[in-house]
Amino acid sequence: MRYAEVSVNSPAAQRRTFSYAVPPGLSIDTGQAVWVPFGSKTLQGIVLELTDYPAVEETREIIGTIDPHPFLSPDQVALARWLSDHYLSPLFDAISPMLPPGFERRTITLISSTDQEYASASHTQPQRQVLRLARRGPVNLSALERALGKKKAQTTVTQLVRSGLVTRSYELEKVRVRPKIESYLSLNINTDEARQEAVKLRGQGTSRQAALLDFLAQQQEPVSISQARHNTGSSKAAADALEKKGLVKIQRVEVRKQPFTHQGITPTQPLHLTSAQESAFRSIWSSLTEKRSTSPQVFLLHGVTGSGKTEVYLQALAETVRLGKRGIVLVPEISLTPQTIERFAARFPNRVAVLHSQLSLREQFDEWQSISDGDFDVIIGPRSAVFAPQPDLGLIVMDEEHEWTYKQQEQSPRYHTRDVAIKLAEFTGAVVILGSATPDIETYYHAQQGNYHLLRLPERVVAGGGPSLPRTEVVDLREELKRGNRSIFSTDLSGAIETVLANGEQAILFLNRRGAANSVQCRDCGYVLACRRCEIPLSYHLAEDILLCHQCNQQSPTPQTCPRCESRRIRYLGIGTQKLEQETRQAFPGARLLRWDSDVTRGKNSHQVILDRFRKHEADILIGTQMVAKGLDLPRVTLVGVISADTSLNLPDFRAGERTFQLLSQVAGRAGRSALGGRVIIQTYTPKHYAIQAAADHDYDTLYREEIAYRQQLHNPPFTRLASLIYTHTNDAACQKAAERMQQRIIEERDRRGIADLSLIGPAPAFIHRRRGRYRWQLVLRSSDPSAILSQISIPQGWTMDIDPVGL
DNA sequence: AGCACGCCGACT
DNA sequence: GTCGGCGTGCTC
Repeated sequence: MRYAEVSVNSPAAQRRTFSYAVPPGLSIDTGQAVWVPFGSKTLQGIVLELTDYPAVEETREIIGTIDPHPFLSPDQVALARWLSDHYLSPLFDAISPMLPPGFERRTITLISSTDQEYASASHTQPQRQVLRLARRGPVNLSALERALGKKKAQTTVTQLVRSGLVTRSYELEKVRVRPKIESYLSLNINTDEARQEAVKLRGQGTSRQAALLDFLAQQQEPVSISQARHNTGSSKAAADALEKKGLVKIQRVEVRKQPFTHQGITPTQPLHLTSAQESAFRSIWSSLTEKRSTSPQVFLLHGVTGSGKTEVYLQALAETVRLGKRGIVLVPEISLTPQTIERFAARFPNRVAVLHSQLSLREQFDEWQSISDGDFDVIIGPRSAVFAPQPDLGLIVMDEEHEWTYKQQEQSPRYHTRDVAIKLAEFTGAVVILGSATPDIETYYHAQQGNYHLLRLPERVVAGGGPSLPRTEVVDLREELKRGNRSIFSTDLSGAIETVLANGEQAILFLNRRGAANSVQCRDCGYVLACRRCEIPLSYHLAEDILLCHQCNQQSPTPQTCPRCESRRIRYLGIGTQKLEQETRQAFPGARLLRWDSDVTRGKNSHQVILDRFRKHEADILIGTQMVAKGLDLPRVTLVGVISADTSLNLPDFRAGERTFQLLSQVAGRAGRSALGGRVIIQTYTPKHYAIQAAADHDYDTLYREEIAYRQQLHNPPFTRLASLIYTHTNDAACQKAAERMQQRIIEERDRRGIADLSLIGPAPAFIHRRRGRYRWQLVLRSSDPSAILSQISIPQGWTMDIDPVGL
């Protein structure tokens, strides 16, 4: 007898597998999806291992397979196990991003009334309501939950089940997407015979069939039923009738929607490499051709903006393909990197798949199938693309590796794409290239330690031999104030804008905050308007004239009077991009402005639309949040103004300095991408801060030295590892209690196991103390291996764990 | 998530 | 003494 260790799609399964017997005659592979009995339900499961001995004595049998082919490769099975162990996520959550889109189906609970006619006065109001609904036919439990409230519905149903008046039954949610099959028609006889048959059929009065036969006689290739219907008005019935008579053949073919079109993209040839590019490429090349080694081969490609990192990726990928392998290219955000994607598509015509969440489920499903069939040499996508079923993986490229979007935070598994990519490379023998102009401090540390190979591209590759890096000036806003300039533009910045406008060039103004004002205060009593559910100050949004909570997105009207003292004197503090736009319009009345932030990019192609308009010079000044910092090539931009560099610097996070440096460097990189040259002006109240100085000097090494010294001194990563534990509850006191209990539990475990290098910070109210009406308390654990100790502790409901968090 | 088991209070 | 409320543990 064979047994299977199965990861079951149930919240109860957590991080365990369950042993099932493989019924005789059923052939099963690891990675395959199966139906299994679990409690009183039938659930989806993924086979992770086949064994001769089950982990428990009593086993039940696998019901059957869901799909004939395994969904996960053995390497992906290993990766899923690692994800679950490392990030302490339920095993099925770790598998889920690797499955075909739309595969997962939740169970629906149906409540049916038993035959007994009975609704006595002894029943409570909700009981009678449930009985009344159930008598008309089975009711979905979630519908009852909507009607009665979740708790109430559940207890009522349990009571009624116990007294035998209703029963529960389970069904799976209906299949959301399945392969699309199209029937193709072709003649089973030659064209002359077909014409004769058509005449005969017309004589018999079956004109539809005749028309179809005539149409097919004119075709060189099989035509789809829908096309035939469109051209002849004939139906599927006519086709079926002709098939029965043996006159036509019907082939059933799976059709796939290919959302990414290579149309309009001109194929390109490899560019000539500079000597720095050449030597980077050679190092990667030797790893690609090398026999698989035991440790993963990771390269950090550190190259300033415009130094030609992409060309190195492209040639490394071409080499990978030449060696019979395939690649995955990870980018921080698809919608912000259309130019990068085009470059890949142009180098690998019709061999590139682009994945992103804006594809429909059908498109995502079809892409997954095609990738799995090995239809593409290169997959480009955001963090989840690391889980694409790309066969024969030889190279993983991770562009802008320092970007925080690579860390999944909202839902489990809370993984970091970089760590997943490296782990996957370890299992598959693939090579990893991490690329950045401003590498993550931790990545750079690993490169310094020799864990990764460091490759440098120190020079900008500029067509036409322009200047190497833009001139950067730091303006001290305190000095401006002393001189009586209270406007948001320093003298230098407004002078520079005037020059740009006079020369017919373009400028970018960067401000890391949207809206108009970031708080609204009463001048008389000092009251600050705050979100009732999150307790943070509300931001004022000018265009809609509303107050918006930037945390929960809740809108409220702008009050005419103070809600506390009814004073009419209300003032708006701080500035956001909307206010900046207004101020710019007043200061430079002749300039054409364009704003780019998440408030104006709600639609599907809105990013592209704004960018295209700016590139066509329909505007002189682009105003925006960090979006303007992304990898855009805008040759006419000769000035970048940073309105305030302090916004990100003052965040309570040990990575604030690093983050500020990255942002400033990226924004600065938008200036002077052509022979016109460029200038960057950074306004700040803290001009001496090392992060701002280093950014102004384009000096990564100094930033790294400062940062790594602080990290070592304060025992922060990469010298330790962190885990954030957040407890959420509607009651603040209950929340604090739970956090204190957990603290005790962890200390107990630490002392029991004699672990020395573990420290706890908190419990303390989380940085976002209240969100959507729920309080949050946080505990931060610092140790060399936080998952090891936390995996030994049972974590009660209500806790969210984040291993290696990127923001605290 | 849902079901069994087991322990306490309101009632026969 | 019994019924039924809900807190705790298990699902291969």
